[in-house]
Amino acid sequence: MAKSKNAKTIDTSTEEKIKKAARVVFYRKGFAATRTRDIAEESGINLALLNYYFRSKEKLFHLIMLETVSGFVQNMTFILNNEKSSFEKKIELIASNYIDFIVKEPNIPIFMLSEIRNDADGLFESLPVLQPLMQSVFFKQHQEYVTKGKIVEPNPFHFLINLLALTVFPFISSPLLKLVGGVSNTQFEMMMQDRKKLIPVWIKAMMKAK
Amino acid sequence: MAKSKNAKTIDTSTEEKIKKAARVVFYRKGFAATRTRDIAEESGINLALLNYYFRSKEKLFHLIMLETVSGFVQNMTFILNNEKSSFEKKIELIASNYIDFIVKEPNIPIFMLSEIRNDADGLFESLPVLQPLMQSVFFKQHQEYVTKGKIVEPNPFHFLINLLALTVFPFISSPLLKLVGGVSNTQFEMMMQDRKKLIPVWIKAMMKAK
DNA sequence: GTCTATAGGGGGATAGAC
DNA sequence: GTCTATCCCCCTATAGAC
Repeated sequence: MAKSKNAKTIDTSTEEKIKKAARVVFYRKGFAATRTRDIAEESGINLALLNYYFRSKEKLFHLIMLETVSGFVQNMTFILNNEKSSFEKKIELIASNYIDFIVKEPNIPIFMLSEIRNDADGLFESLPVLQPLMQSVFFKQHQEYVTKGKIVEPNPFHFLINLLALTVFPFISSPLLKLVGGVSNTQFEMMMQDRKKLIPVWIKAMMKAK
Repeated sequence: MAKSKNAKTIDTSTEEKIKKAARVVFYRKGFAATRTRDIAEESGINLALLNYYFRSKEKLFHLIMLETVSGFVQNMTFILNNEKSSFEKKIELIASNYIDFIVKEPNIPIFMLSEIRNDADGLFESLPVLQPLMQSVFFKQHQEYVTKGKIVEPNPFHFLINLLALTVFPFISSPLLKLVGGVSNTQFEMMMQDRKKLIPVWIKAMMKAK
């Protein structure tokens, strides 16, 4: 871990350039299909420097993955554990924040979900960030709504899956959508903006459906 | 393409054994992370035979992918173009059939969607099977419902995304669900069976939501 | 810290015996 | 058709000069 000196504007150090390039390439191609040469080329640095700073391709990958998952969960737990905001408000914020987040890095979901499936070295099992979800205020509020009869289907996992599915899946399936439906990039982005408002409406309708 | 002789019971030929093993390994690890040695080991055949029958790893992969996509779309187009069945009935059939299909091969969705993202050799662009979707009876019926005011959101892509999201996404996110939520395999399978009935109910509720 | 050159190993593919 | 042995390229990683 090289010390990051005085970060005047943005960190333009070699270390950070490599990480930035690694994110781009790993997100797009996954670990196995990525060559260290790709990362070196993408960042404009020499191949040997990758090993100088990060020891190995695998070490660099683990670092990127850890930071990515952390970023993904970070402001989410903040939303989920807010005692003040209502259940409905949380749904709106989750949809809105996740969509904004993923629009900036559209490849993150498919990247994470495809790397997790063959988690040979048990990287994901040791990730600290994931447990708080189940004891969050959000889930307690969900439970309340179930007992009050405001939500028909009692299984909270169905609810969680549905919320994530409506929010995340469009990005995962966007290549297919563009291929089959001929949807353009700008069309797609506009649709995702629309969904910030649509998803909460849909979810609320689903809650009462039977 | 070796001729498949008289298939008495099930095709137990070497060629078919290799393909079967290739499906297993490709589905689980993706193209780049798969070694031809993995496939040989999985099928119990000699490594050289893979090249004897299929010329190269890439050729074998293309074959598997083509057959996979075809199977995925096959009975679906049949459902979508049935003039007799109602719009609602089609929704039920799609959810039910897709879930049955994916339960048998849970890795197919993440496999397809992660391979399509970096489609370097343009394999997916040349796939014949995908176009009929947009001119199907199903989409015409959707359009009717929009004009009749039975569906609030007019964009058919939102509808398609939502239906696929609720059906397919659970399988893609199942590793995460098992990790974070501690959901067991049997629990998960039961939930997927429940969703055959739940998804049509939810979708109908979403249609009228605003 | 950054470069060039190269070691070292893994993995796809093939030659050739049977 | 099936096997063993082997080729050879590509990719990660490191040695060593600057």
